[in-house]
Amino acid sequence: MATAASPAPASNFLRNIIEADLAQGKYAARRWAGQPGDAAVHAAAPLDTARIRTRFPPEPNGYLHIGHAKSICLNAGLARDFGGRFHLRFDDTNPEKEEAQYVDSIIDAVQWLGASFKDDTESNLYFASDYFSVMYRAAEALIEAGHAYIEQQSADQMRATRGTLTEPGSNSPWRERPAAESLALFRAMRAGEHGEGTLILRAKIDMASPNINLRDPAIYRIRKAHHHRTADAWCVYPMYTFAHPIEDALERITHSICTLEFEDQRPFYDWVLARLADAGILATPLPHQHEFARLKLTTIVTSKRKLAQLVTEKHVDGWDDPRMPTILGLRRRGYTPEAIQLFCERLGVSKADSWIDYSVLEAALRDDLESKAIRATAVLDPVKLIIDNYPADAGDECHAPLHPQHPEWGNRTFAFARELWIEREDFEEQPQKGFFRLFPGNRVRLRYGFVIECTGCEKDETGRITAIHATYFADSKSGTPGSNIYKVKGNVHWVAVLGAVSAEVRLYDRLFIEAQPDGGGRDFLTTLNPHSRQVITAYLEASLGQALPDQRFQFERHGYFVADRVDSTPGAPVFNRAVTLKDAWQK
RNA sequence: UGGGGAAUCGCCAAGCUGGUUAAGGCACCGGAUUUUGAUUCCGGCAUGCGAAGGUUCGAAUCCUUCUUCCCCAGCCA
Repeated sequence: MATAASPAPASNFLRNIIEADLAQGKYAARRWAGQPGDAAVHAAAPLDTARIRTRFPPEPNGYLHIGHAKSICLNAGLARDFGGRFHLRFDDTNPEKEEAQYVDSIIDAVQWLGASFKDDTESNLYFASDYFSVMYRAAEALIEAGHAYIEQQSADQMRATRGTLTEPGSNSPWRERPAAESLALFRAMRAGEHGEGTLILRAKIDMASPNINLRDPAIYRIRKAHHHRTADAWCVYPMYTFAHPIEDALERITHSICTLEFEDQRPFYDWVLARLADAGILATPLPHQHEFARLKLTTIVTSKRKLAQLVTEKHVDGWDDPRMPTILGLRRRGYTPEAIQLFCERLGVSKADSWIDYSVLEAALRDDLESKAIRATAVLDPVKLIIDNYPADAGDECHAPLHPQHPEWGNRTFAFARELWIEREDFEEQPQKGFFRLFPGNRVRLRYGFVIECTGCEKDETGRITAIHATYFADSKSGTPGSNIYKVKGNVHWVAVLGAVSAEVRLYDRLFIEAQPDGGGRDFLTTLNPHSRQVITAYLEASLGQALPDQRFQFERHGYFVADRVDSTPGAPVFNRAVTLKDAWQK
């Protein structure tokens, strides 16, 4: 991920915890069998060469978005910086919501982001569903030890007896059922002898706990659904709260990092772990859960429901629409993994709720692409410029660097001619204050070409400018001796009419106009930006016609553009504007 | 009105076992360089750390009270 040249990461509470844990040797005796497993599997294994283990545990029920990227970069970055390993684990414990199609997409996104879950010796890609047998055995152990029982009240009855935030709940009439009876019922559940919702396994903790999550939470339910990986092998599935600590322990995760809303769940996480370690099922030392504040970015929505609504109601073209905050969308928009990593590093991590302005993401992209993207010329909103004193049958070859800071990258070549396309906004017949581009009587340099002086313009009957006239100075050609005696403030890009490549360019902007599209209880669709996508045909310098899909450029004076990875065809690229250049000249 | 968390510059965020002028980044404002009004480079940017008291030679850091915001009552994750 990060290069050797990157600065030392800022201190944060998670790094402090890890440093303290490492200093105390908290995980020093941790053994690792080279694969996930229970206590017996790891017992005889060698000490883990990974100093820590972290994980990113998505449920395969949708596409990843920028919020997930924060968690991925955090977990992978911590593992990388502390000599640890990073696991990608699918938390597929609910067959009704998960689909195989999302698995590949998520793996692809994580890899693209540069979070490596494999190295020379290990490939840490796991599925919670592979642990179902251990989880089932763990549940039986809990029942045998008197820590769990089979409930046969309905979900509604359970809700009614759970109490409220301020009142304690009351014990279930089945709470003192003998362990042997619960065990028999649990096995019958597993054998498919009971219907969904009729029976459920509950942990026996404390119905009066001020922490509602400890009021005998459900841990195993009946679901007669087809699972995308285990098919119909199971009809009982563990709940997240029970499954997650086990998954972490089997994989020998040291620091299980999740978002703030799971804070109240931590006592149960530890409760499960402690009892299963006592039962000899899970190896020690046990993992620990730590929580951080999730990313909240302005002008986007990240809820699965809302994202899906944008797609199904066709407000965008799909999950990979360049305006979507999905990894797929950002990637197609032209974002680089490094830009997203940089963004995440700049964010830092803490437990304080906060909103990040979308411009911070955009700035990270600019900062990454500035040194990487080769330069090119594109006239987005063309108007013809005629050099009246330049012969119609003449031509000059002009040269420009591929990158101003990297002369070793070489040059590009393009032709100068009498008729050129320039940007409509680079001419003002009546210049406003401070404008130093083209206006009658003013001189500017045609970038990497000649200095010209504007002589006037032509207009149609509606007053719209149809052509601009100028004269050029033959001794001002860029790169020739003496050409620098012309001192001009304005510098305008251009493309010769003859030989210009025309191509579709999509100018993207924010999808929503409000910082918090779904804030204040309003319908987020009412804040959709009607101008979030503008499709134009632009004139490009000839070499751009050969742009490859996913290739990124800086269109000088405009911004960063990428050849669309979906719609570009050989010899006919389509460009997406990833982000504009910073513009200190605001009208 | 139960429990769990969080409050430091416009936005993030260090510092929080009390002790030089409260890190850093982003943004912003100056100035220099510049054939991108870009980049780069210099410089500026919290007598102040949610509020009020208190302890102390000394407090963002300790104590007390208060305020505001977030999360929890799925057989979701």
